Amino acid sequence: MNRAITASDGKAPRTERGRRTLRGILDAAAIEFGERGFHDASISGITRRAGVALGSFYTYFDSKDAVFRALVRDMSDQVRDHVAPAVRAAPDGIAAERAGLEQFIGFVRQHKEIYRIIDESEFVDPDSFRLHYATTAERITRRLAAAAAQGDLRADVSEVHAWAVMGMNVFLGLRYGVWDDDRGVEDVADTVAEMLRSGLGR
Amino acid sequence: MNRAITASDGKAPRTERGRRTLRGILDAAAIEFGERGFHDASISGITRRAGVALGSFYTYFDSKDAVFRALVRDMSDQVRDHVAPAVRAAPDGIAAERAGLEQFIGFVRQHKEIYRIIDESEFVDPDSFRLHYATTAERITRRLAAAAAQGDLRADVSEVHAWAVMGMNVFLGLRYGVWDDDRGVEDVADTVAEMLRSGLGR
Amino acid sequence: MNRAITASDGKAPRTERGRRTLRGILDAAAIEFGERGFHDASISGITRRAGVALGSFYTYFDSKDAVFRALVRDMSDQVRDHVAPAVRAAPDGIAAERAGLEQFIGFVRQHKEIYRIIDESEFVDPDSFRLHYATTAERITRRLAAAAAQGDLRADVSEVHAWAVMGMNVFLGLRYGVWDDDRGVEDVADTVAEMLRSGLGR
Amino acid sequence: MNRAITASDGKAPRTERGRRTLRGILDAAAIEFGERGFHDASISGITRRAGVALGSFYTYFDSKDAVFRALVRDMSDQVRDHVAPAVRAAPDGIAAERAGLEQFIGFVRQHKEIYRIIDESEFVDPDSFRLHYATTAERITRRLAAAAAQGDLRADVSEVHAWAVMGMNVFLGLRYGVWDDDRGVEDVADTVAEMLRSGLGR
DNA sequence: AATGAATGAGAGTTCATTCAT
DNA sequence: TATGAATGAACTCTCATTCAT
Repeated sequence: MNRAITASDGKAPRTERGRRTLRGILDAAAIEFGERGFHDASISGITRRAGVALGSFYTYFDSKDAVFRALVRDMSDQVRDHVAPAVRAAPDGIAAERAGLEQFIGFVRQHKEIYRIIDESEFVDPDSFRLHYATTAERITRRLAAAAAQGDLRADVSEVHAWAVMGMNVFLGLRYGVWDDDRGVEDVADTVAEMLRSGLGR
Repeated sequence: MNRAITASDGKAPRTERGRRTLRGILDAAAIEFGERGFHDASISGITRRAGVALGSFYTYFDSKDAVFRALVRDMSDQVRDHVAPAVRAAPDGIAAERAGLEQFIGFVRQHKEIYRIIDESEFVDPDSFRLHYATTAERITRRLAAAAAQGDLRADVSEVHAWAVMGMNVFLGLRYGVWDDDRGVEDVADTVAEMLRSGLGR
Repeated sequence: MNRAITASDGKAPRTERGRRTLRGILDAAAIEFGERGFHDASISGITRRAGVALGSFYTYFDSKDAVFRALVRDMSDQVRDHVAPAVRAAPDGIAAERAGLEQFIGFVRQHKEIYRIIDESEFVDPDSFRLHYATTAERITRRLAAAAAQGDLRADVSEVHAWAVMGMNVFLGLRYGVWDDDRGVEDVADTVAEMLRSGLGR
Repeated sequence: MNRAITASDGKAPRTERGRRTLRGILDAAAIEFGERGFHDASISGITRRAGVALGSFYTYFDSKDAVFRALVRDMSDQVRDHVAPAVRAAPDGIAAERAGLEQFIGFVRQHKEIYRIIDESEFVDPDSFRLHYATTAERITRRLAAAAAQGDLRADVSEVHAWAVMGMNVFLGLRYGVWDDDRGVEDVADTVAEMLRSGLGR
């Protein structure tokens, strides 16, 4: 669950002090990228926040792209880990998706920078972007398939449904997690769960 | 329907020659931004493609941001106009959403640069980004409400449903429109329509 | 004879002003590289000397390496052009080599930066270095062969002799042209001519 | 004849372990400088090759320039020592020069990095460069004078001849030792010896 | 003696924007 | 309106050298 701290090229710090510095740089990077976006962010901004010299950055990362990549990976893992327990604990397939959305919105409210980081990767490092969403979609696909096998959901659930669910979650997270807190998370989650259960038809 | 061609500050070219140059710059910009993304795109790349001198760019636009903004607006309008007729012609609420998705995926297959432009605006000009999605969500909200009033859909449809639908569309467009053409548009649209009609429950 | 002024990629200036600027940058580069050597030379040093803005450099050259390359080529052509007339005018083969050396030392006394530029290319851009010396050696080889055909020189002159002659010239130029002016050029040239004529044997 | 291993400031290591480390660093430096040239070479490259920590370098040398200087000195001594015996054993003056060239080309074929090191010193540490060539020229001058006194060579041999001979050797070494092995060393040496004996005249 | 993290000056390069013609 | 040269701020990355352990 606790991701090993890794820099570029497996440059793993050999001393305790090194480990602390690396962690500090990563945290500072999350803030810098989150606040200013990839292109307006600067390495010197990161090291200033981290309280280390400019050059120290390059002791741990090969380039600006490299930290960003590490960060996308880090955030991607973090959401997954944050959402997983509640999903696993859910009594049935619909409840699992409801829990997934609820946890997700809750997470983005705590980490509003996540969109700035994961979504911007589409433009900075498309591979990371694709990897994140492809992996997430697969996870949802498996989840739906298992629920269908369980008899919780219709038998024909597919990748298309998974992408639909993921798309809903991402946009609802943006609207009700990042943009505005005006609507209760539970409320949103209930609404969606009901829609998933029986559709929009009358 | 056909937007007047406008540059920054509503600088509308007075001569025919000016109009041609402006159109050329805008088209070139769409290609340049689509291929390289906002930050890697360059004004000189745009003018080179347009076949005009670098300085001529500034006769029509105040800045790089300005063209980008104009382009986001342009693409936003284009999708809307491309999707609208089929939606209007649909016999009922579910069919309308089905048509919307179908048309949308069809559109992005023709204009794969749209994500590079509209989605990147989140990082370049957040106002344009918000405007595009807020406007789109409102349109869908109105559509759903009308269908509910018509008796086509459940009575409690809301903004939440609209964002859910929009999110689905955007991600399915990305997956089956931009990334891969491996699945028929009709197939995807049917699957989603069925899900919207009666949910995922058994 | 008069080399066309060329920048990188055939970026030929279109206006008269552009031509002046390019010439100014090249001249400044010769001074900067000559005084400080390739690595200690800086682009900003060049533009400062040329009296133009830093960025203007990149209007004409793609990189620091590129100017250097252009300069090596330029100097190489200059020596050749400076030496040629006297060589051509010489009455016989030995006299031609004598004239070549004399002119060469004279030239390096006027352009002491030439070693700093051509010889440093061995480390900066080996291709330019090789090209310069391979071309020069070929020229000497042809010269010797023609003189042999003429009956001026022994019949078996070869590439080996050409390289030997070139090496002598280069080192004598360094010693009596760049390092010290303590010995008359004619004196040196006479000594070498006599040695070439009849060797060191008694 | 075998130079004591010395670092900067005559810092001679006290322990056996220290001596091994120093030797390792010097050898690694020869390879690093030979392969990448002075400026592209890096201290970390040297220590990596030597298998010691970065900081250890500074236990033995004060700076990058210092190792380089030590190396130039080292190589200069090595050529001298490699060439000397055959020269001394030669029966007469021409034969001595022939032997010198032959040995020199042989040496550079084994140590192609020598040009990268000695010649680059012109740009890195001009004093070392001058010292090397001035010393070598003096040695040749003495050799020629002795041979003249012996009656082997013409009586008027001078410093000019010595520089001419040195220049030939250096360039023939570059051409037939470093660039290409296409011509036999003996062949080249014979050709030059014959030229030295009786010149190029008919 | 040895280690390896930390430092920070310095340089090359990019490119949006301005301006003289 | 069009042209293209000129500008210079800004940024990433390198690496010799220092220092605490």
